[in-house]
Amino acid sequence: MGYDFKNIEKKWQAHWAKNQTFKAENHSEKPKFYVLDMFPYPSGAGLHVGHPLGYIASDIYSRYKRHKGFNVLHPQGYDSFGLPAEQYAIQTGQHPAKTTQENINRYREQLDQMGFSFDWSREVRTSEPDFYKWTQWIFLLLFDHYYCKTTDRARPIAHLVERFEKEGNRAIDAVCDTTTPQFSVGEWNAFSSEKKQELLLNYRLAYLSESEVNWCADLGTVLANDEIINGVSERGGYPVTKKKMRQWSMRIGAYAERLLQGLERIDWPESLKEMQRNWIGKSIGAKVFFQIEGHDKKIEVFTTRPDTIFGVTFMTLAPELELVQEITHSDHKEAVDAYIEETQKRTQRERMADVKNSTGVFTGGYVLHPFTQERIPIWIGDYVLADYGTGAVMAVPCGDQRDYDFAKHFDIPIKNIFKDVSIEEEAFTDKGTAVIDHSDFLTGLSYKEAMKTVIDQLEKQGSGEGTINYRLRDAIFSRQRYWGEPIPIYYKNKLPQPLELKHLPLNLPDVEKYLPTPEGAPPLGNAESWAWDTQEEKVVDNKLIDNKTIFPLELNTMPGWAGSSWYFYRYMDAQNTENFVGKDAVNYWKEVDLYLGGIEHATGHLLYSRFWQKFLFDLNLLPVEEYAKKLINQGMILGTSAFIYRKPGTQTYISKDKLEDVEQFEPIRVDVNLVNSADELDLTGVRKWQPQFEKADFKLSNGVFKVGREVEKMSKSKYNVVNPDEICEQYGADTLRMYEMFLGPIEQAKPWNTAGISGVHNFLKKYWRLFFNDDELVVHDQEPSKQELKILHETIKKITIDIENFSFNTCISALMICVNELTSLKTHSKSILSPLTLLLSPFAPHLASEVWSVLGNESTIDYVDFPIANEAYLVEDTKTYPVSFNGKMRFTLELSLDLDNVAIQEAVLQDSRSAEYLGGKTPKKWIIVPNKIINIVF
RNA sequence: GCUCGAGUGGUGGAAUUGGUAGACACGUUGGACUUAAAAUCCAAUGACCAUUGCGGUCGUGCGGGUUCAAGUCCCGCCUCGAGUACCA
Repeated sequence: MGYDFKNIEKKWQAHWAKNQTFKAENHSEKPKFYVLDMFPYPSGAGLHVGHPLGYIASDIYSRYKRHKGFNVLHPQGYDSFGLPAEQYAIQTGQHPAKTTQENINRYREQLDQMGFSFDWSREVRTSEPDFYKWTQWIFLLLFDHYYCKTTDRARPIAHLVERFEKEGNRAIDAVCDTTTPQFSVGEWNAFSSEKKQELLLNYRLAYLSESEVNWCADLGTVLANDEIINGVSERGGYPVTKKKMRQWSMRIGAYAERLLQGLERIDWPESLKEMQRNWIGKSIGAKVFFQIEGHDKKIEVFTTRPDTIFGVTFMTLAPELELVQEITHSDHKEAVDAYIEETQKRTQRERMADVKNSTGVFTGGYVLHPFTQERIPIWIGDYVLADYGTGAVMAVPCGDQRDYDFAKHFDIPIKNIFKDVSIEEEAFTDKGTAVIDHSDFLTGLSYKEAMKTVIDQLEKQGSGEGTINYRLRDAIFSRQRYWGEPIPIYYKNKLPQPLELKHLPLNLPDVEKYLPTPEGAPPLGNAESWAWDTQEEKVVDNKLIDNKTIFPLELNTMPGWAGSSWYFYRYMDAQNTENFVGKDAVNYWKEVDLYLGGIEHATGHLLYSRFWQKFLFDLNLLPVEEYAKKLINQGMILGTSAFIYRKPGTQTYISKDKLEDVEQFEPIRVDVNLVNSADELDLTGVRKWQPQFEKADFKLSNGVFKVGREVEKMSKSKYNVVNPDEICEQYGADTLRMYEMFLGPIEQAKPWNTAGISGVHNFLKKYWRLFFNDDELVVHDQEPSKQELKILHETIKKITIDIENFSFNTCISALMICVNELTSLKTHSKSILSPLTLLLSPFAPHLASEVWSVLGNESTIDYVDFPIANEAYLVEDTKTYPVSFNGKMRFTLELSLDLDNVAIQEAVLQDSRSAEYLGGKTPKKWIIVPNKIINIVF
């Protein structure tokens, strides 16, 4: 019979479910520990072997922490709003809620069969009204707050209005749109209420504005910067163009500095922090104002090199700037307009593709140099981005390669302001060695000195100031989608009006069609009941809209990252109907102690959630400013795709090992499940799999057909998905869990490959045989030998250290060594096997639970204290000590100890090279003071 | 281009952070048990030379350096991976 994993696993999973073994309490004498997984999007393909990697790791740690006496919160839920369900709905007409529910059921089944210790009583789903009620509420809070730079925190918009009424906006240091006009108290009070509302949008943290957005026509929606990879949409790879639209945005830029500073305080992978730092992109420089000739306006530029200001020979504006129209001379208008039109047509990808070619036109306008009053021509060019800095640059061709290329291309003069440097071939960009020349009061200064001097001078004459700029852009928050959180806003005279908390949730309405309306409005435009009755305070039929008491509701929905930006707090108090999370619960759990998830969320979810955290912290709704103390990125498990090679234009396929020139053949993917571990294709299977192969001619080699292999991301469309189900069926969940951990370090990406799974499975069988010989229990109560105790305690020590370091692969090696040694010693002593079973418990919980109960323990293993290594058992008969000699060198000695007397019997110099250094002499006597040799006598 | 990370047997990967490189596992080879297979167990397994014995030489991407001692530290390259990309 042996190790019957099927029955064991079924039995314990049922036990845990029935007894709610892993239900966490919000009050406990024990110290708390919160282990969080990034919750999955329930896709139609089900879980593949890559998903559980992080879940297994977090589960091991959670179980370990329970054994260590912590009150562990380890919840799970679903990020259940999203694009695939909606696209499926468009194709089939099925309501996304239905397919989402089906997918969740399947996910749950798969998760359950792996024996995770989740507290399912706290499950959350972002698409449930009970949950998105609070997402909508947070949106309303963001709408109702602005960022005060003086106190460096978010404050109520009402407070801002109060100040406007007293002092206008000149002296108020608040984060706002760059286009915000200045107004006095009198002006403010004289504004109409509409005008006031319009102006306040410039300050709100969730705001509506006309802005350039990334429009993806194929998906029919706008995308955030992090949803675009290499100029095409992350999902589907469709082209993206710039388009002006009135959209909701989040003023994340207000938190740029705090998001940057906060990274110093959290234990997250350095590479991830670096990505966030780059994404935030802090640069220190100066604003400089250039007076436009014959105009009362000034052009404001941002530069990181104000020290090169005397090298300016032209100005370049982004073509999208409104100012361009004002400064363009009539005789250049035609060329300018043509150029603007052309750039707008180009997709982001096309623009990126020809970075090398400078394009642009002269506007006919000039600005005046702030120090020399020289006339400087104004150009426009699409190498200048409208949404970075001020959308205008002072071009210094001698000190910036792009300006240099532009100047060369259009034959604009280049002024050299660097001492002893040639700029014949390229610009000189090295700040470190630069000495400024031909620059009036800056001549002879280094970069550092010149920076300070010029900024002082600019500030003195009011034509500029030192400033800091961030690359981080405000995040577009509107999506033209159906399957997302409705934005709780209605429109009165085209101005957004918030609903109130008591009106939430604003439920997602039913629609006939999930596509945009014929007029191009988002899918919610298809809803019949989507108007707000301000008297009745409820959603009513669109037909009733009179714009007096009944108004249209917002048609856009929120992006995928809305719900995931705060879900981890909901787990603390998932049932709370009064609050997004109860005060007691949040004060008890405080923050996530360990967060596990993929690095792909570095500049998306993991940045947005930190932003919301800081905002909610400012409002005293949350106790900490960073929500995840420690974060680990598990590496992706990759698929190994299989290819067969077709002779072009035929139905003839050639076995891989007979191919002479792979280039001559078309590679075609086949399902990896039809290929065995020797890369041989199951021909009968493949003929049945797809009709195109039914009558195909397969040219074998030595009686078999070999496929080619390539490692890539695991995905349904690449036919390389391996489901955990079959592995569980064949080897059991414990084997799967241990094998995934045994593959290598968790942070590392690796291709899936079942070749070594038998090793782990054999280990579990071997473990079983320590307890059973056939079906007879062979465990006895005899005292263990010194040797057995030593093996056990070495293993305890190693496992404890390695679990704490998340080095689970080496834990498993240690367990294997231990079991091998105990097997060869024929150990069946209960006092060895009991603690050993505890060590195994986090990794193979089913098997550990089973043998634990077989040993006659009343309680289950889950909360039993983890064993502690006893140093007394670790004294070795030979021990290696590092020692110092002459206070300078280090070498190692091996000492033989008599265990009973703890006396040194013999010492052997271990390293021959060290012996050589000692003159080839063998020491006669070692003088030893507490484990350290301090003198050697020859 | 810039930023970060990684290169160790046939394979996945260890190496107490400067101290016997290759733990553990897969694979391969040989053996035991068996009518046979499966399962299990034992042995060998970095390369080369020697193998009648001991053993010896070379080995952590490449080239230098520091050190009694380098996979580990320093300098210069090469290759691969990830992120980002006209950021002024």
